[in-house]
Amino acid sequence: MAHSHAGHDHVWADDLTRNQELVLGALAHAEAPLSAYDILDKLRGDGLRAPLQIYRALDKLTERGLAHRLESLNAFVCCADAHCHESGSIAFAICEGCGKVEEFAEPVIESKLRGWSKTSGFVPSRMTIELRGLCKGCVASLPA
Amino acid sequence: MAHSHAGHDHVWADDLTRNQELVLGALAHAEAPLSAYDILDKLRGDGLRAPLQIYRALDKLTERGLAHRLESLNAFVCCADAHCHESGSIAFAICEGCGKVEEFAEPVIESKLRGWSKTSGFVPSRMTIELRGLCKGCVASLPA
DNA sequence: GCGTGATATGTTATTTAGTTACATCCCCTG
DNA sequence: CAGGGGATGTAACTAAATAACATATCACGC
Repeated sequence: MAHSHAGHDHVWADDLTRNQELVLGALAHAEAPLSAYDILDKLRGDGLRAPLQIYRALDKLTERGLAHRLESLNAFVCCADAHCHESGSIAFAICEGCGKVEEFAEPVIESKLRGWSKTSGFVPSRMTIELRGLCKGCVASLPA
Repeated sequence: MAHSHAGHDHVWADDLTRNQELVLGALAHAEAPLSAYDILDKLRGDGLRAPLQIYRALDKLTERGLAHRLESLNAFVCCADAHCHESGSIAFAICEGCGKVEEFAEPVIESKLRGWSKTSGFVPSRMTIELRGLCKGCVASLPA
């Protein structure tokens, strides 16, 4: 089962190294974001031992847009959208109830940010947009 | 109004505790964001010894909008805009050259994010918008 | 095949960031 | 003056990320 995936399929790049594949796999099977140490714990059985092994893989994966880092969580998710790297900036909605993350693109936001950058002479290299709150499901099941 | 200011002075709330004042002061005098441990180092002379003392003060300060946390940096800045807490969400442009941070508000962005939230049933409690890149000055002095 | 440079790996130790747990102190109010 | 809430102080700890160094792997030119 090297490549395909039940349900939602991912862009499995064919040239990932073993460690990168393991890390991406761990993220892909997780319901919620994982910290580097969470990933490490899941992969001890596969022979990974040190944080650095995870961080190195994560660096490559995020570079290529196959995974994303959630800054406000110090954690990582598998990219949910095959085309996200084409659409430039991505936003995340992080549920503080169930921990799940939704990834979405709002082109207008990106263009507004680029607009601000242009007028202030700032040259952006990376954009982070994260919402914290409660997802639909968690709001519904709130303590009445 | 009660706490107004000249020049680049701050909105000094009149009811800060000693530790909160020290921490806010440290941030206010810094050119760039400071980590909690940076702040601690600056305040050892004032009798502060433990990280927790800093974190507690920072919690209160960020709660009140007098300081902001930069998620992508694990660091803090003094709020630059007396009215930022009125305008809801704030965005930051972080220069990777000189380390300085610009704080700006883009109401359209906030409303777009609220729009997305509404349609997806997400109830946001906090929004993080951070740009990384190079400020005007640093771009200008780039290695030709 | 052989050298060589770029990239990926493995391992240990260390630094940086943030929290838990617990005791104390100060002030306000009844 | 009792008792509660908030701020403080201190030590020990967990979590996140990096430094430094040693090997291995692979592609490429010769």
